[in-house]
Amino acid sequence: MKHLYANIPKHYLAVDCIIFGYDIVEKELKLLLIKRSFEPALGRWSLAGGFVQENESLDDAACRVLCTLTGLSDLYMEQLYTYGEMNRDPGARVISTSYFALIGIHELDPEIQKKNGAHWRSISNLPELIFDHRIMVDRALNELVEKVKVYPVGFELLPEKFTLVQLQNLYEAIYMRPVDKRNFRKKILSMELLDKQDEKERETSKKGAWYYRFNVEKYRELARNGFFFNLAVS
Amino acid sequence: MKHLYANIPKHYLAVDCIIFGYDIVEKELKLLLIKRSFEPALGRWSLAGGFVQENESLDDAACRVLCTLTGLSDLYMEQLYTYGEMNRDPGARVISTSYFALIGIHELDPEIQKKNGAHWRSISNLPELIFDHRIMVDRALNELVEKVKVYPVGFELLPEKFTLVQLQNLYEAIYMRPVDKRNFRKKILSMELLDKQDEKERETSKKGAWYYRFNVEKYRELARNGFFFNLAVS
DNA sequence: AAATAGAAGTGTATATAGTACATTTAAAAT
DNA sequence: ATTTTAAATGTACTATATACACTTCTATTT
Repeated sequence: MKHLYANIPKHYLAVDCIIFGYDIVEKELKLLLIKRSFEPALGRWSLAGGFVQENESLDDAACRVLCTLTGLSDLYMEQLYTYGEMNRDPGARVISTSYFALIGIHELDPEIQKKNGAHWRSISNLPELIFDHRIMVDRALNELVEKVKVYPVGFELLPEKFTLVQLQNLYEAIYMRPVDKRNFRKKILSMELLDKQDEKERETSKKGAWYYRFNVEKYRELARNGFFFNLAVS
Repeated sequence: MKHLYANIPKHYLAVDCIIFGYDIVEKELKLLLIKRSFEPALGRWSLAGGFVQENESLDDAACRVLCTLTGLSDLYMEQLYTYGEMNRDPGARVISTSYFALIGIHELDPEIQKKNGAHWRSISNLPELIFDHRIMVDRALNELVEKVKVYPVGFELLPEKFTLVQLQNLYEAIYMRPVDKRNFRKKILSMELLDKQDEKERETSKKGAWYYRFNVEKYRELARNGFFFNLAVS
């Protein structure tokens, strides 16, 4: 059957990862970008990417790229879109599938980060990116906004324990607008997916704010019975 | 610079089109499928697909496949997802990007259809499909349901002139559940995007039902000012 | 010409969800 | 004891979603 494929052209295939993090102190959404220490485009900023190999699936390739860069596995990751314009990469014809990942900034080892030339850059002040990476980022941002409205993926960006203030700050950073405190709390608490801890966060106030944990098991159980997460608030 | 790419593997890249149509008489959502008259998988059912060529973008490839099959251009089309598992195609390693398209069944020339071995098959009674095509279809169906809720893409499946009953039937076919007649009409009419015609459809009732037209220009204008289409009804 | 039949067309009351908004509470620091 | 700072809290109002049954129109039949 080999002859069937004889005249069919083959292509370079890449994956590019849009890696989101959230800085709980600066209250800013960030992107993990690579300052290229190699040609082509030395010194310029890009997403973390890599070519798809013979023996790996697309998802595998994306995981590999993400893993190599961060040293982390089991991260939240999702395929987004495939960019197939003829001249998107000036070096060669490369088709690239974008993935977006959510990681807690605190989980990232600064050593590995440094070694790979990876830097967290604030969403509100991104450098110019190579090729069509900015377009990829914009699509990923849209997706993130829509996603956190109806799926509890925002928690991937926070530590296990977090306060309601921190959670609200995260949503404000993603939505890029202020959110009403009482409505936000009413809505998230009414879902009964947060377990209040017997412990307070005391860094940012005298009174201290109660820690909560997201109860994944409970969410899964509810979701199985037709429950829909919703934090699309004013 | 050529040496940079010397050790990078290349891959076969395909596109597969999930082509939706709506049968206004049978009130059924349909898929345009190919009964293969060639090897491999002769006699089996598949989506319309094709390999990405050297000189065309992914979108171009999808348009070409769609155009060749239907003889139509300027159809509604959207990239969906890229399937990159190692063994999804038993013949060779092929990575495939799926697109979904919406066309009016009535627009399709039966001659071209016949020539290409294309057949409309009801969504509620699909044959077994090759490879992972069924998975592609299921994802496309989900996407269609979500899409018609908040974008006026359903009209792509209807003729220019349609009745409110026909529009409701379409939504019921897509949502796969009945929809409240008065609430549906209230909602669609309150958006003021349908222009009532001076003409009735008289095939299906003595009284006749008024024809309407979707006003695209008005929609675009409203959307530019922050309006959101919504037909997520009970 | 009156009666019939069959689908199109219509409105209101209720329930639910979304929104706007200001004061009290806790605890550390002085 | 007082001050200061951020956390925590509830209610009234508005808008949207939902449930639901009868009337209208007109071709066809009698």
